[in-house]
Amino acid sequence: MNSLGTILREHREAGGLLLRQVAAALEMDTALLSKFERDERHPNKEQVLAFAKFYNVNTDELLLAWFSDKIANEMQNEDLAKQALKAADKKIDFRKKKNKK
Amino acid sequence: MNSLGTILREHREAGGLLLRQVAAALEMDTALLSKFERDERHPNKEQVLAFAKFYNVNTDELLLAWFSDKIANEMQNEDLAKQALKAADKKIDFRKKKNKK
DNA sequence: TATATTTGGACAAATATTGACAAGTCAAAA
DNA sequence: TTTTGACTTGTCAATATTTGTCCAAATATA
Repeated sequence: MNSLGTILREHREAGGLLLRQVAAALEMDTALLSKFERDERHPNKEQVLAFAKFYNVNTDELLLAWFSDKIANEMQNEDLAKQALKAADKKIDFRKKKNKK
Repeated sequence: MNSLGTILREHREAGGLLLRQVAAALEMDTALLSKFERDERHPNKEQVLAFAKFYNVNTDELLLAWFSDKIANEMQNEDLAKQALKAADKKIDFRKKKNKK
């Protein structure tokens, strides 16, 4: 259950790459990449896809981490968090049914 | 599994109240209240609490709807939605453990 | 020590969201 | 058919939130 940032950092270090190098390859500021890896800034979907491509990892692995980070962050410090997740889950089902019509 | 807007509308209609009347009581624009009830605008937490007080309903009922709406909206049109909810659930647990230390 | 890498902080830029107001629709009453 | 009342829609300025950049400070490495 790692955050996207942690995953990104792992992949970079596994390749023995510097922030500078990855940042250059993806045309982004080194400081920004550093923030992404420490979950201090959150990349958008396109950027996540670019990371997946660059590190040659499964897209869904990164997107899943990205999504769940987003949700978990939103719920932070809220007692009702877990109940709300269940309720959201049901709401998603309901909408899927509606869309099928 | 109703949206917050739907719940608000139900409570208002159950009381036989007009948008105008509720809006006046809560000191908000009638059009805005209308949008809240149709989930076109999303009230903030304070406003949700005010609704709960005004309609004399359980605070958690409204907050839960409010939260889960937020999450479900965020996930809209995303295949990984349900997996992400599970992952977020685990991430929340993990953070709780960390905070206990 | 000197150099390279990474991080922190402040701020501008880009995005997103809200709330207010005017104008609109619709149905029912006059 | 005109008017009235309830609600909705569209627009836009104000606010809020988030990102991305720059540079300095901190940390690591040779």
